[in-house]
Amino acid sequence: MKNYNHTTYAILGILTTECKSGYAIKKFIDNSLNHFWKISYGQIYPTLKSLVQEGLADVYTSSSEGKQDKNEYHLTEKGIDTLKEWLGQPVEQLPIERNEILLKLFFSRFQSYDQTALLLNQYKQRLESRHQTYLAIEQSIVYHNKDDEDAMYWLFTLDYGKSVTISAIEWCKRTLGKLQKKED
Amino acid sequence: MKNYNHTTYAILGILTTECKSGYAIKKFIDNSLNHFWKISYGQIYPTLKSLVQEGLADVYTSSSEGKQDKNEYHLTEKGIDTLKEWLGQPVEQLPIERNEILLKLFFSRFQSYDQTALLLNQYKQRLESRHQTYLAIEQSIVYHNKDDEDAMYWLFTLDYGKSVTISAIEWCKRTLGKLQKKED
DNA sequence: TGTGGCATGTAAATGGTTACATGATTGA
DNA sequence: TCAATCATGTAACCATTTACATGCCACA
Repeated sequence: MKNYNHTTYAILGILTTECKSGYAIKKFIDNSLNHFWKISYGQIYPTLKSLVQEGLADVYTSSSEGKQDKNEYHLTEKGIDTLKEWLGQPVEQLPIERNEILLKLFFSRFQSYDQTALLLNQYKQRLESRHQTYLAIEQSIVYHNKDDEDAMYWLFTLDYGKSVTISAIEWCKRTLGKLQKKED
Repeated sequence: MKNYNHTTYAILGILTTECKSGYAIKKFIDNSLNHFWKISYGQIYPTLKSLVQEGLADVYTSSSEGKQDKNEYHLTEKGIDTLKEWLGQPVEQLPIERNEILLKLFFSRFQSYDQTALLLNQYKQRLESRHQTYLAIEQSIVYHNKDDEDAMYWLFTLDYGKSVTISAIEWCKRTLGKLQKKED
């Protein structure tokens, strides 16, 4: 079976939900996948086109006179099979996330302790606000999708985000403490 | 002051260590920055060239007759200033790490519990081996660079890697447990 | 004599973002 | 009537990887 890129699989997956248009897909990503995946329109529309070309989806265009075109994409059998096949494949390798704060910290002997502490504090604040966002999303999933088959898996990914974020916040605090000690 | 891309700053930073050639830079990245940054030769050599063009570094080429060229790059005053200036700037936004396992998990209702559990277990193993690698690097830093000014900051970034990895491993275990419960 | 590490580089392809362009619909 | 949101799309640009090309040197 042919291999596609990650963006293609992400969109195949989203098309299994009630989101069927490029615009809806973008919304869905921004609302639900935002903590571990993002895609721009510049990828979405071309990818949707290629899905149709590859026979992974059909498109239904509602072009009433005068009105704007709206495209609805629906997975074909082949599309579903392709998605399932990808889901079954093991994850090749751990992502090496490029982390700007770590890169800066790595070379921070060229900075004052104060400056470095400021950097870490700003970072910590962002992590905290991200954590708040996760909590809010979690509430909304629990509230709206109690019976949803998907909900369990969505909560799993959120749980990951929460745990890792908390762990990073703890690291910030710890590291700030060590810097403080050095300063004395 | 002009803005450069992250790769440029990473290389500026590495040029402050004893690594002065494209080859040495690549080694350094693979050994020390590997858990949060990686760069290929396809970026390194062109970037080094552009550093010289921009006046951020000087290049000294040892081209003895018959022998192969070896290039040594040294930061200029302007290069150091540019690096310091970047270090002082706050990190714009948290990285959204694209995480393939989370993407798969998100759509895992199309998979059997067994398949999903297998996926998570494989992932957990990779995390565990990564954690082992971190411990080994830590040992080697502590052993070789006890007095090094840089060592503290290097250990900070490693500590981040270790914490976040452990947190992810815990999440794997927890999530596997929840799946197990569902299966009963 | 051949293998692995040292050493430098480029071209093509891929992946992705940003900025732009266009226009309809909805509700205040 | 104005602003926000709905809706689709493209072109240029930027970043990055991969595959390729070359050749030295040390040492077994």
